[in-house]
Parts: sequence; structure tokens; C-alpha cells
Amino acid sequence: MTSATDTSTDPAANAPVRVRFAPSPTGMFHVGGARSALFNWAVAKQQGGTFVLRIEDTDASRNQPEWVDGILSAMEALGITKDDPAFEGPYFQSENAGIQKDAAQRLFAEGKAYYCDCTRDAVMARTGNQQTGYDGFCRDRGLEYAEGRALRFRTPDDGETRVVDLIRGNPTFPNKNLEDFVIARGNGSPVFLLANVVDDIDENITLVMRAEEHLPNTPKQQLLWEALGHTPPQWAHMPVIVNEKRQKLSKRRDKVALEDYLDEGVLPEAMVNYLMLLGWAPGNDEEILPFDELVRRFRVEDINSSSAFFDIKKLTAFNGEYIRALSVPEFTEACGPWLHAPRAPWSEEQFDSKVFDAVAPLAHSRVALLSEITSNVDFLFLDAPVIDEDSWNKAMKAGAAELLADVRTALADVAWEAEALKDTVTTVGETHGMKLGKAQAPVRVAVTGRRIGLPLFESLEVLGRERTLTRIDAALTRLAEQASAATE
RNA sequence: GCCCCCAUCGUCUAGCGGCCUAGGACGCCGCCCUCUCACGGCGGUAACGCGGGUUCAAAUCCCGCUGGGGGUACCA
Repeated sequence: MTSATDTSTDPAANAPVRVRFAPSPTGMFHVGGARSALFNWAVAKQQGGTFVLRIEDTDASRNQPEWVDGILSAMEALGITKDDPAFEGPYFQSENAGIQKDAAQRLFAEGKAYYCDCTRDAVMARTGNQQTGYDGFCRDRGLEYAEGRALRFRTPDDGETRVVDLIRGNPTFPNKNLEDFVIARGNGSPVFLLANVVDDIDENITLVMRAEEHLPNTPKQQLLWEALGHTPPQWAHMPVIVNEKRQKLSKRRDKVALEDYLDEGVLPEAMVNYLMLLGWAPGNDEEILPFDELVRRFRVEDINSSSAFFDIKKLTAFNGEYIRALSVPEFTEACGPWLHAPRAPWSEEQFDSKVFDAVAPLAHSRVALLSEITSNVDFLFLDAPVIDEDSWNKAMKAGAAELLADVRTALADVAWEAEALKDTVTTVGETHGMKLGKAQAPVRVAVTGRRIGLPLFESLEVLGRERTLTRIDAALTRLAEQASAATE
């Protein structure tokens, strides 16, 4: 005997799909939530259906109004926009409190739910301290409502509840394992299990696609759908996203806020593409694809059922691809936030957009995260380069001082143009028995502060002769100090 | 404890009984390009958890084991 059979009101079988994303505003927008939203969005977009955003704000103690704005703006960044005809909402669960309570009352009136005044301790004492759940003590006591009495749903004693899940087959739960769960608190407020179902019914949701952690809730919710006189929706439980230890990503121990990744310079498009590939593959051995194409190929049935590791390295690689696919002007535009305070270490007066434009093409392929742009170009805007000590120690070996001194002399009067600068350093290097690869190192560190970075001679050209010579002089001075300190 | 889910390279995955000597991507390692570092190009490394079945044939189906994970609230 299965309770999955419908009880009445059968919604039009071929009606356009209505999916929903129902986050609770209790913190930063989670990448796992982002993926859920995206998968649901993909289904709605592909099938000409509707995507409903519902804010589950019933736990007043943990909700913060500002988190709602965070959810909205994060979704906007992902391309899930209120302006799209497929988008509906946002609705707020708290605004549905009335019909949720009505539903609870109806269940009570029909004998499908009953009031219970058991405390947790009392239940524990009765069941022998085992975690076996509620024992049904109040089932037939005929209690009426009173402050402090919770309303419990009466689950079937036998049979089983089969959940039809698009991703994982048909998980089946013996009804005897389903305790009489609480649907309304002692103060009358509806609990998640009920509120969630009532809202889904109210919003005519036809496909509930959510994370696997909700799978154990599903038989209970399906029972509720039926008890309320409706045919349950289709279910699809997607795998959880895990950390390197294969545990569900949590805000406590893992970096999960979408905003954090965006702040580091992950392009939203790259994030969307990466997230879509967590638990699903578009086929054809292809990965980097525009969202529209991913939507075209998306199939709920093809979503994987095993958990997926959130691999920042691969995300970063995707981001590099997306950055390189940008035109230089687009790249420059995207770098904007990192070129000014507070993210940039230089002041507005020090910054020169023309100078940046000159090196942008060179930086373009060297950046996998937009935030990396600052360390690539900071030497152009800061008065003096930030010397990386490790780079200094590696580049300023024996002979570096002599070489630098000769380079400095040669650079004093040479046409200030990349090719000529390169020839100069090449020639000077040869007189010291160094190939260009080796000879450029001390110059690079003296001028940029690091041994890796943009092509040196183009950088010098943009920097200008005066500032270049000043920096070489500074390096020479430091070298001399080091030498005398070493001989003392 | 109980319930449920899951199981292919380190990672994300392709594979849905023969096209598999298991493909792609990230990572890693070489080589080429090269003023450093990147980019790009080329090559390499590396997986069907174990044991039983079913079948002419199994990574693919079934069972068991083992191992992971999720849930077990008057949170959502």
C-alpha cells in the first residue's frame, strides 16, 4: 500500500513547469544555494515555465532584513533577474502565515493532526532515552488547543511512502519510521515542514528541486500534500556540495559566500558556468559554454546523484578562460573595482588610466582572478615599488650590482622605447656574461619589486626613464649597504 | 542507534551490456614558445572500492560487504 496515489484535485498534467527557490535569509548567499537557484532557473527557462522565489523568513530570530537584499543582488549577479518574465516573486513565507495556520486547523478538524503537550524529556523518559522519535502518546487523548500544545501530524502506522524522484529513483520509506511530527508550535506558528508545503501548494509548484539534505523530509511533506488534498509535485533531490573532507559545505568551516568569490574577482559568468557543472555535464566533452547553451542542454534526469567537491582551482581556471575571452576594453572595465581605493593600494591621484590602458593587454592573460590585477600593475602607480624580499634575494646575487650599474649608465641615454631598452639590457648583459633571461632579473626586481610580472621592457617604457633610473639607483644604494654590512 | 542516499583518474565528470586498450576538463609533471611569469602548443601521470551472481559478453544489471555522506528539533 502506497500513499503516493493522488487523493483528489489533479493539476493539469501538461501545464508549464513551476519551480521554486526558497532560501531562508539567515546569512550570506551560499554557493550551494546559488547552484540550486541556477538549476531551477535553467528548468524554468528551458521549458517556458516559471521560477518562483520565496523567502522563507519564518524563523524571526535568525532572519535579518539585509540578508534578503543580499539574496536578491546575488541572484541578479547570477543573471536570475526580476525583469525576466520567467521570474515570479519574491514572496515571503511569513506573509502566508494565515493560510498555513488554516491548513493546520483543517488537518486538526479532519482528525489528521492532534494536539500534544509532551515535553521532550517526557518522551525520552517514556521511550527509554532512545532517539526513536515521538511515541504517539497524545494521539488519542483528544486534547484541544491550548497555549504550549504543539500540533502533530498523524502519520500512517503501516505501509510505506514512496517518493518519485527524478534524480534518485524512488526512495521508499516505511511509514512506521515516520514519527508524528510537529506541524505547528505551541504558540500556533507553523513549522517549516508545513509552511513549506502550504506555500508550494499555494504557488502551484509542480517540481520541487532542492538539495539532497531535504530527502528525509520528503515522505513527510508528501503525506502533507496528500492530507491537504493535493497531488504531490515531482521531486528532484540534487547532490550536496562538499568540501575537501567530503562534508557538506558549511558557513562555519568553509568559504561558501558567493559574494566572497565575486569580491575576489570571479566573473559571475564563470561562477554560473562552474556551478552548473557541479553534478551535471552538458555532454560532448564540452565545459565552457554560455548559459543559454547550458540551459538548452540541461536535463534534470541527468543530474548526478553523488556529492560534488567545490574545487576552487577549477573555478579559477574557468575564470581565467572567461577573462581571456573578454576584449581588452571589457577586461579594463571589469578590473575597475580593483583599480581604485579601497581595493587598490594607491591613491586616486597616483592612478593614471592611460598608463593602465597601455599595459592592460599585457596583464590580460596573466590574471585568473580580477583581484590579481593590482599586484601586476602596482609598481606603475606607487611612488616606490613594493620589494618582495624573496624576489630580491633571488635576483640580487653576486654580480647584480655591477650589472645594474652598467644598465643604469646605458639607460641614461637610449631611445626610451621597448625594443631599444631590450637591446640595451641584452648588450650590457653580454658584457657580464649573462643571457637576457638572467640579466633582466635584477632590473625587474629593482623596478617592479618582483621577479615575476608583466613583460619588463614594455613596462619600463610606460614607467618612463626618470622613474626607472630612480628605482635602479635606490636598488644600487641598498646593494651597496648590504655589501658594506657584509664586510664589517 | 534508527532511516535514507551515494560509490569511474587527486578533483569535476563521459559512459546508461559489446564501440572501453575507459574519453574530456582541472590539477600535477615534462617539452616547445619565450626578457620573468603567464598565455598558447605538444606530450605524460592517474580511475571503474571489494566479493558474489546474471549474461556468449558488465564500469554498465542484481545481491552482499566495505567505505563515504545526509537526516534524525516546537531550525530551515
